[in-house]
Amino acid sequence: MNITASSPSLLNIAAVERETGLLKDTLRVWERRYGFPTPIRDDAGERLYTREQVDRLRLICRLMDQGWRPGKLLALPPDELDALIAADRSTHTPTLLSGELAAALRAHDVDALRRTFQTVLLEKGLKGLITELIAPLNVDIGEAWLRGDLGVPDEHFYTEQVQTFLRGALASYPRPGKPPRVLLTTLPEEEHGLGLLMVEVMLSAEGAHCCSLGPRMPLTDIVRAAQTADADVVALSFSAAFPARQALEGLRALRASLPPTVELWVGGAGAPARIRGEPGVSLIRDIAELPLGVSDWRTRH
Amino acid sequence: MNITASSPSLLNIAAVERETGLLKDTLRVWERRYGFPTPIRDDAGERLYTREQVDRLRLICRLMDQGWRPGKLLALPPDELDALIAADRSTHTPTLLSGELAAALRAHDVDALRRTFQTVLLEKGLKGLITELIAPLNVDIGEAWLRGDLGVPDEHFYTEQVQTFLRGALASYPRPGKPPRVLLTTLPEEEHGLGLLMVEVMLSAEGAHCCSLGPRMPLTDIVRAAQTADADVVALSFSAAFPARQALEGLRALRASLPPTVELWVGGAGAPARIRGEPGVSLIRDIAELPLGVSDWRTRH
DNA sequence: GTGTCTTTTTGTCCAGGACAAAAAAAGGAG
DNA sequence: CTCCTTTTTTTGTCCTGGACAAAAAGACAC
Repeated sequence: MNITASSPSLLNIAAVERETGLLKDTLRVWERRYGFPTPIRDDAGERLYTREQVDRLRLICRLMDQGWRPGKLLALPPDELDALIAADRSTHTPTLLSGELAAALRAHDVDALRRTFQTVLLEKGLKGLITELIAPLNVDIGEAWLRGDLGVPDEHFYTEQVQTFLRGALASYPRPGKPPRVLLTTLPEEEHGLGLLMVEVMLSAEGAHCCSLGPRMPLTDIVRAAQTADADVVALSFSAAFPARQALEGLRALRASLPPTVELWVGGAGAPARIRGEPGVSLIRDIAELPLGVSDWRTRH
Repeated sequence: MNITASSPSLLNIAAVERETGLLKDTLRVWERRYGFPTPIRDDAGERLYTREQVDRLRLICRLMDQGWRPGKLLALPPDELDALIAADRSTHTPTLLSGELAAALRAHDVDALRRTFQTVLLEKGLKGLITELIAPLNVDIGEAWLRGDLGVPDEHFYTEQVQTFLRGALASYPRPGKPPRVLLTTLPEEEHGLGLLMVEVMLSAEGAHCCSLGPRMPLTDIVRAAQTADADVVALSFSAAFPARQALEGLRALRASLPPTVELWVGGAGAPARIRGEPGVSLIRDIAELPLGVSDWRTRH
């Protein structure tokens, strides 16, 4: 018995929302407006989507992340969608993500990946490992995932291994750290924690005192935690997909609620560039700038 | 300026869904049926919930997790809700979560927490640390959170620190491991990864070869990854909140799609007891049983 | 180019009805 | 009295089709 027989290839609207991330309301309005997807109905009149429809929806989401608009994509026949995906794939050649590394990722080879990290660690040090390998690799992997060159398990596997490696490094740093005391987290809508972890390692490497709350922290709790932990700096990370508008709003609200003596450091691909100029908020454009930020802070205090 | 001034105390229905986890449809139907919450409306007729209403909703959710039913709770005036919460709080006295440990958690004291872990590690070893401290502590913290004795940041902080400590241990295990080769993950609806990590450490302590994909893995991808990684065992973890029915369904589907030679190990507070008896599925009732499971497997092969 | 205004597109919200799934209550057998 | 099955009640999710706010694209002036 194969998976299509046991997990029936007909999904209800809630399952499709889970798998694609498209809200139920959006799925219904697309059907009404563009005539796709047109799921069959069960006895009770409820929508049942086929595997093919869900797969096509996934392609559409991927292309939308690249800037295409739903109106175009939903009118397109399946083969033209494939053509678009293929076209995109051929234009791009990842630099780091090739050869041995790509193979290790696809084979879920724990040992090979760890060997690579360990080698680079010895050659370039922990900060070099992050700025020269892991940070650019994250970008490559994100793109490869968009193009469909890497699957969900490959990406999860990579995330797990990087996490274990970096936290291993973190666990062996001497404690307690020196000032500044940094509180690390993300806004409630941001669930990616890998960037945060990289920042924590970079700061710990500078001897700073870090307290990470992980991702998805409500604003009020960030403010309270900053007091509790007696933080000098609150550091927030934004992944590429984060809507700039929302980021800006959240940052302003947070800035207004934090004591003026607490600095706010903001970084990641989704950090809103427009935040520059707001007083009391520092935009970290590149993770490699962090050590400089720390020594600056120390000079100021 | 305080947080209520900058993040206005009126939330739209999407924000309330984010904060409480209650679906928009549920919020609307509660309003229709029980007359609570009755948000005010903006110019466009859209719902705006006050802080008080959202706080009361949070209390209600907490009591529902303890088995109370919405029909009762929504009819209750606010002070009787508070009374219920208070009554529950007084009946329970956590054992582990007291004194120094509770203080460290509430103060977000990284160093104190790590010292505690380190001490227990030296006294009882890694497996003892997990089975005798971390596993029961997780339960206590979960309950304290339900009762409102711990806040969101406290729980996140704890999770971060345990993760760093355990992954630090993981990173220092010799590689490659011996058979069995174990693939670790959770079903797509389960987002808690801490249990998984504890299992990975326990298995690595037995010298097993582990490959973790982290949480939230679609069924089809689990099957494919099991092939890719050439796994002997697929291990799944379920947190207490996981609906038993869904777990059972998912497990049966997965069992049917995996090769019969691959074993399926299931554990965690939310693992469905009824799965016992299904051929090819092992229920791990206590994380301390894992080493036995590994040696059993090795005898069989 | 770069900013501002207008139009189009797109996603989210609404009402109120329906019914499936889960939980509680009732009934019945050992 | 306990355990299992059936009925009733409760509760959450889905439906339709209309409306409109927010975002993006296009038009136009500078």
